[in-house]
Amino acid sequence: MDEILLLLLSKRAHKEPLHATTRALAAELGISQQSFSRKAIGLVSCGYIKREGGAYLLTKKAIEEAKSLQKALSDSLFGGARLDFGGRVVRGLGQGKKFLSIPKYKKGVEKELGFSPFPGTLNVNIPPEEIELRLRLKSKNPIIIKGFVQKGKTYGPILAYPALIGECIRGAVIFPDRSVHGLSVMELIAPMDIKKKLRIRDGDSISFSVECEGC
Amino acid sequence: MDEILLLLLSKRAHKEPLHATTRALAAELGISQQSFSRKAIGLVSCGYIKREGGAYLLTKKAIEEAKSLQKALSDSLFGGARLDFGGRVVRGLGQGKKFLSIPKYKKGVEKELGFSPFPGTLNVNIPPEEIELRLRLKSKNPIIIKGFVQKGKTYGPILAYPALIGECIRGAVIFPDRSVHGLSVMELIAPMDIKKKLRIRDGDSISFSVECEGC
DNA sequence: ATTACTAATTCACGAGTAA
DNA sequence: TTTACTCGTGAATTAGTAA
Repeated sequence: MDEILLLLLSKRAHKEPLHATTRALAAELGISQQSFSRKAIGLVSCGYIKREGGAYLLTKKAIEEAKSLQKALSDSLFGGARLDFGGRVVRGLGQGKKFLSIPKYKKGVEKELGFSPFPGTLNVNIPPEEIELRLRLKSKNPIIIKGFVQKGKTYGPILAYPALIGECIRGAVIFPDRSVHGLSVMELIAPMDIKKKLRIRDGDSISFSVECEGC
Repeated sequence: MDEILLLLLSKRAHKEPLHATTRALAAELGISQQSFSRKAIGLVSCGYIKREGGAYLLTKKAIEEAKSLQKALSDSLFGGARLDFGGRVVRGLGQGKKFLSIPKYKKGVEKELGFSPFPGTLNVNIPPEEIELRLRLKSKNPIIIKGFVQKGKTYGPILAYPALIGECIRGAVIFPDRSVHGLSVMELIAPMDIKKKLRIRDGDSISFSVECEGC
């Protein structure tokens, strides 16, 4: 990916024609006006940019290339492997227990996640620097446990991501989002009582990770 | 960002030492073994990579640079301007009306979004190709209208994003996520009855956009 | 085999300048 | 003013080869 293309991209030349002189753009890249001119001509002949009356516009080809670079970078940096979270167990409010006791949700978890959930969620308080990670996780395609209406009451859908908890338990991170928790608390479910299995209590440290295949 | 660094990144040299010969890596980049050798030496002296016994490892410096490039690309390609949605108005379930009638939520909207919401949400069915856009929106920093507990009942937090609806109404997209809607339905709120203001009915087309400043 | 040096060559850069 | 050409210089590349 050429320096010039990145500069034009940052100046939104993929959205609207960018009016600028070769001199000014060259200066921004720290190269001579002559070099910029020559390179720009090359980019035009390669079909990366269009020039119309002193205005620059990126072609579809350039934009596609930028997108694939962006995706490649994201995959290398964040995706592919796994997102690792660490935090401390915090006291739940009994909400998790309540919803996992509702047969329809339980069936949904069994169907979508492949295990029968222990009736209770583990709430983990993650440090502020992992909130970015959390948001990134939520931008991935979730497994959706459908919501429903029962006796006039609405039960919202639950977004879930299979997770490895404490390096050994196969469970899931869930985002019921009827939770009162802010962005710093994440909820985990598993086939068994996580606290018992890992022999931990409120306040203890815990780590978990979410696998992101190709997303 | 150097070609070599991108190649090493794609080979996960930021996670674990990569064993490879200069010849092989050079071939992948379409350059000579000699050029690769020379450039690698340069990258080491610049502090971008480490070489230990024939293995390559990216330094923190290189990883940081890759991250900032990734962010810059994402911002240029997806962020910066605005996310444009288009879809058809669908019948609501009266859920929106209900929750916007709850004083605490109403106060929350007034405080966080700066307008007094009309008691009712506009539900818009977006086409499948915009679901990716929706997920991207949700990965941005939202305005959070706090949840609360009242009379033993839990009212979850609401994530909101200020939006321009039908090119003229300043409202917001909300994600109560206690909604029964799937990922294809988005909910809008505004200071007034959107349907009346825009003179639209269920089934009509509508467009709205969300501004994303620096996020 | 491998990496990296030296030498030959190519090619990219920017000064000068025409249009 | 602007853009883009020519051309001399030097940097980057590859071939050959030593270690």
